[in-house]
Amino acid sequence: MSEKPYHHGALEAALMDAALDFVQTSGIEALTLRDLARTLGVSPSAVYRHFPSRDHLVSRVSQAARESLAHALLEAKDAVISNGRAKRRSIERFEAIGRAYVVFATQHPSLFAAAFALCDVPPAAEDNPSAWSVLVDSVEEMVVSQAIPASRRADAPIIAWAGVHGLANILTASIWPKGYAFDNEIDAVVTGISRAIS
Amino acid sequence: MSEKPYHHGALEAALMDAALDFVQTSGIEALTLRDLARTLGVSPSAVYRHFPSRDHLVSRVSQAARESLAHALLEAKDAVISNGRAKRRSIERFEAIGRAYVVFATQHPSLFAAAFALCDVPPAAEDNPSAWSVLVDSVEEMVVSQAIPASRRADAPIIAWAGVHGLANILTASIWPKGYAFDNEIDAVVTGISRAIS
DNA sequence: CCGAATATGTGAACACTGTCAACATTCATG
DNA sequence: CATGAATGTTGACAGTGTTCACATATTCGG
Repeated sequence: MSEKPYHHGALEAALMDAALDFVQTSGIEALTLRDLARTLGVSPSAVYRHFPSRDHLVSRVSQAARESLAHALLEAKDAVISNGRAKRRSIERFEAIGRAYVVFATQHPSLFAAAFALCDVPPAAEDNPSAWSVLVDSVEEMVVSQAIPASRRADAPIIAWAGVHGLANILTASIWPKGYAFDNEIDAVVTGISRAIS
Repeated sequence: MSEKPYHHGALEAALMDAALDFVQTSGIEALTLRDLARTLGVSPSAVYRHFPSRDHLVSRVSQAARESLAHALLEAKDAVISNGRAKRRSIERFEAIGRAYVVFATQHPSLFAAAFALCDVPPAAEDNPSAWSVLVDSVEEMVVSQAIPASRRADAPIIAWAGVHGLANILTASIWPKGYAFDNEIDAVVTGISRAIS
């Protein structure tokens, strides 16, 4: 039993772990079934007992990345300590979410890219929780506390998402225009979003 | 001379054209050197007389896509007819650029994705013109016409780019959250950006 | 407790890819 | 016209996703 059992025992979980590790360092398009099998000491075809195809595995990794992002947003929101009243507090929590979105992307660029990499396989189940729902809840909190008018309830989430998602993509895709060094992009965009939805 | 000359004559241009065609219908990650060579009736290795590697070809396609986007923005800006004075006119031109950015992405999703696909080969020369410079110029026009305060000159372009780039990505990456059908996203985001930089 | 059904892993193949080296042909220029 | 440079071909190599037949372990009904 010590050397090499014929059956791995928990290949599916091990595959997911190894895949996530690999994606974080090398990016999702460099992910290879054979590499994965090699690092786990398993034959390439063994993967097919747990995932119908590479795309399905990638899809699962992508979903895990999205959930990881959503958790980071929740943590950032809950970490806000505010002495102000509900109105001010709801804004601070909202802005913390926006900052966390971009920070997550810059700290885990490959994971962020994987989260929104389009693959042919639709996600099995809706993410729980999703970054979108975190955002929507936060906007609702601002509406309730009268930090923003109720008339903005509908388009505030998409405005906010577009802003942070765009900045995150720009910062991680290395498409920053040269000659425009600028170290406060996150503050600029997050406060800009706050103005846009006020 | 009618059947098949040994030399193609203009292989490089033909490769670029065919590659752009292919990318627009099938996406850049599906682009294959051998497919390309096959459709042009040429051997796979012939490609290497004009591009050092697949990545270099992809990089050129990406650059062409960015320039195509920039031209679309310029056209949209110049198509604005406004009876108002400079102040109002500059805002309308700015918003036309923003709308055109998202419209380009939704009308040519594969091309838009290719434009910002990160590849290991750095672009040979800076794009001319670039979407970024179009945006910066438009912001400057608004500052001059006093449509927005000069204090926003620095961060207005990044706020605007983040907004439209984010919405474009969201709309083309098929990651729209279900249950949130919403047909005025473009207006919502573009006018939101205008509020953010005012 | 045993045998069969099922789950899981292996090995060898297939078609496909990017890339390269050696060779063939045409073009251009002295 | 000859010779070198430019351009295209052939055949190979390693690597990939995927499949099929087979091997082994686990589980479960009798």
